[in-house]
Amino acid sequence: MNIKGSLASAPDLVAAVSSELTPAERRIAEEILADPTLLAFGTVSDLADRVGTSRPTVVRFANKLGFDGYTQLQRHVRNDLSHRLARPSERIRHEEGKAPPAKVAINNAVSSVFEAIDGDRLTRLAAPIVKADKVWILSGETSRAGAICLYSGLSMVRPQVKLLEDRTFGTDICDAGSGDCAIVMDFFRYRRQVVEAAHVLAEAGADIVAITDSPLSPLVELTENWCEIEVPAIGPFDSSVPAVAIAELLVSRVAWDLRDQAAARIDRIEDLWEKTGVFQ
Amino acid sequence: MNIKGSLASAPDLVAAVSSELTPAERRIAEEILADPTLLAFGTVSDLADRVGTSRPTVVRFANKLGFDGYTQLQRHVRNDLSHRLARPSERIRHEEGKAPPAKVAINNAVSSVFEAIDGDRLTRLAAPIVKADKVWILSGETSRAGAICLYSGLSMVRPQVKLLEDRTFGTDICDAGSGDCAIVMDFFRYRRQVVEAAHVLAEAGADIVAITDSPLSPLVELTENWCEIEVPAIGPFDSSVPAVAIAELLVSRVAWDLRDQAAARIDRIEDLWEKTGVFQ
DNA sequence: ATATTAATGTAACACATTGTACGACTAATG
DNA sequence: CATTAGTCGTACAATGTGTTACATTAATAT
Repeated sequence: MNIKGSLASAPDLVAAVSSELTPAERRIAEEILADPTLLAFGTVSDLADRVGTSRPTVVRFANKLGFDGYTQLQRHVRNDLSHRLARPSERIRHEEGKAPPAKVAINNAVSSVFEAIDGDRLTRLAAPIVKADKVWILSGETSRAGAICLYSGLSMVRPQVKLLEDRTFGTDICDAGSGDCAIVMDFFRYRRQVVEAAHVLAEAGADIVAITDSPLSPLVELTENWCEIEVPAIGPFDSSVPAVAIAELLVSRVAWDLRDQAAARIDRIEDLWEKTGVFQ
Repeated sequence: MNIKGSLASAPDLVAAVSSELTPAERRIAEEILADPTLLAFGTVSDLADRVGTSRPTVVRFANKLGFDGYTQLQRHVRNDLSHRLARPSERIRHEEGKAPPAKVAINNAVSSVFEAIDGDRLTRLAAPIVKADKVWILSGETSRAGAICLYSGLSMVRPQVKLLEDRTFGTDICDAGSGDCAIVMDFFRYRRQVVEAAHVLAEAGADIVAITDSPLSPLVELTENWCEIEVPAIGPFDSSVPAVAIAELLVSRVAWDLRDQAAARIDRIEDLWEKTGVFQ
């Protein structure tokens, strides 16, 4: 098949043959992906030097991409680039003009996450998680993705992390008690059931860490440790992006506070993974 | 006076000396203004031939612009172009040195998602999902959150959506076939096992939609429908934010394509929820 | 009309460019 | 251990590059 016909940009070209590349050629591929102008402007020698290989290897790389020499490859890339540069108006409009509504919404939501953890708030949110005996994670459907990030992240850096699914609240919670910590994600529609479970945990003496989309949430009565983030709609559904973002930031903060234990634990886990061949 | 210091783009450079140009030089100026890529890509001979003059005239033109030869002029123009061609995320990374804090990292990652679906790419990615008989979702651990968003979103807007967990690939896949579609999230560390499953599905005749963090991923040779997103590290772990974001954008696009069926389906589901009291 | 100057083209050259032929090296395979 | 296929680097040839020095033409003033 002729690669040149259907594909244009450098990433597409590289992708088409990515599996049949030799080590040196792979390094070339990585380099031109990192800096697209290398192919357009650079000579064979430039590329070879940058990658730490010889000039013929670069030429062979061009051949493997389906071109009859480096010159042709370069001409192809330049053509593609010219087309993109030829209509600056359209380019600019695409890049900064009318950003799609989803883009604005997500950016705002991410911003709201960082506003929410401004100052020492992230530290305060993380504190009870660090020192808790057990950590319970509660979430409804919308925040499930965030809860899963919390769970998989936290259980890497500390023991005794439990993820509570919607339907098994009752049975799981019964051995919760004082000294524990519950992280509760509480967004619009799923308020009632999650809140009830949170109340049970609070009465059992657990510290509550609440992540909500409104200060009016009944959760904020249960704790000082809460923060508010913005949950936009992407298409017909609410977005999980901000929940995931704050979950990862929380995990990262907890990991930092527990850095010695966490590092040891991660090493142990990865060691077990290797031994049990999870990655093979 | 040194023009190079203050001015960048070719039009600016030409404008600064437009009054002191000889006739032949003026023709050169007009030509490079009409096609800015001539200066960036072309040789002295190219320009001279195009304009219908000799090579030394071109060199003298470069001198008049304040450069010590055509080579320097070209290098200057290429530098300017490189800045414009660099993707915004990489520009930021380039300018701010290294070790971007979480906020920059996440913003870059989100930007990369919207770059990845630029143009009609989101439409093309969604197309096979819309028309597939069954939709399979594959992911490793890092992209689990994104896969879950895909699953919970897609299964709201269309039937026959299956989420494949790491360990049950074999048993689940066996009734996949042509007419199906597999959405595969393929990030760094989890490449091998997911890729193998994707190969199986591809050989069974399923359309593959790949979401990856590198065009060098072995997945991209299975399909034309792929996109590359940036996966930053938040603390010790890789972030799921970009995976979740693109998952939700995909869902939203599919929901739009299936808007009538999707609306009916959502209504039916919510009706069932109410009747079975999921929210009480 | 002619001397003078600016503008452009011609010729030559030193150097960088790409592409290829050949050989050394590595890693499997029998 | 020998062999083979694959990978990569060195050496070299052919072409094209930018630049300079010089010659030629065009324009202008005396």
